[in-house]
Amino acid sequence: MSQPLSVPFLSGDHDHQACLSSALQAAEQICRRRNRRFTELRRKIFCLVWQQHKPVGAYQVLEILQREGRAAPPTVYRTLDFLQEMDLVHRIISLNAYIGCCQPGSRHDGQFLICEACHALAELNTPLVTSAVEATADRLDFEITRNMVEVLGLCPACRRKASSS
Amino acid sequence: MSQPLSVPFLSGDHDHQACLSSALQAAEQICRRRNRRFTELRRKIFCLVWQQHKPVGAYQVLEILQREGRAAPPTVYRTLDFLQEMDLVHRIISLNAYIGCCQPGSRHDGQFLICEACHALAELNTPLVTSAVEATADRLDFEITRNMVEVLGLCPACRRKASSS
DNA sequence: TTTGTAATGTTATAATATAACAATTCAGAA
DNA sequence: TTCTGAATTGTTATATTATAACATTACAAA
Repeated sequence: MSQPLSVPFLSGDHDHQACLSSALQAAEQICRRRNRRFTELRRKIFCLVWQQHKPVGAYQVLEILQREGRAAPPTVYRTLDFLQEMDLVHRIISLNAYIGCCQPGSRHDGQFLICEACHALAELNTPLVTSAVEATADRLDFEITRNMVEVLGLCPACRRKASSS
Repeated sequence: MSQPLSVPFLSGDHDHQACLSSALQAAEQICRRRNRRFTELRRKIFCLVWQQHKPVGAYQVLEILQREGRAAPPTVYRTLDFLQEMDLVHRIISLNAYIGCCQPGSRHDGQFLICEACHALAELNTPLVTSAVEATADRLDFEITRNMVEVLGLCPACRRKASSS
């Protein structure tokens, strides 16, 4: 397990380039293992999403693609669906947006802390939260297929800015 | 506190009429207390949403309104926003839909168990889940403004149906 | 009765997402 | 190598969800 369990809010010294290239390697491996093709289109969109380190909308992706030629919404949505299926990106429902997954290839829902001010996002996989939800569902005899936890608020940096103004 | 802390999946003997009329009374009281008008339009849409006991989309509400005369989307969205502001309905983000709130007038986010088969929904307010999320946010120095927990899966009834077929 | 604010109506359009079918690509079989 | 079927991508059209901008109406308090 070389992947971190969570991606907290990024610090200034984050190395985007290294981050992206290790994510790319992981993605290739996962697709190979599952016998799916990691095509040029998929690679391109994967990179677009991963490079942001922020939630990015389908139409934002589309716009970037269109700078280099024709492209239409279904292409983008299909590819994002594929990347989700491969557990390479997450969809953030409260934002209608996508973000790179910090544990590529492993089936998990994650919990997301989303900063309303700067739009930074932290992906967590906190067992405490997961098990609290599972225990509650169990108690009601409910069978979970997907567990969405999205928390809006202020990240540490924006909190400091807000309190100092 | 005469309101229940949660609305689990409804049993067969649920009395819709009584349920709606007590919700209506609560709604009137809350608006009066906050000096906001509970107009005819707001009352009508509140009733439409409450009567379903299921998540209902804005355009479904619109369609029902249009059976009795003209109506346009902004009217519906504005009214649903108002009802949310008064803590009378919840918005279910994963469904783009609305549902009556089981603790009208009290600020809370709730947790929702949503059946993918029959679209029944249970609203919970489980302290275990809430505090797990809060503890996690605290640990990262994140300030919560809204906490969305939506769980997709199978309700007890649909589980039984699924396993017996 | 006036008057200002809140509420609602109206028109147009933005933003998000998918259906349906055509064309292309590619790995493996022949 | 060529063929073939499945997977992938392209293309067109349209469905679904949501809001901007401004006009009109209703209502409470002066």
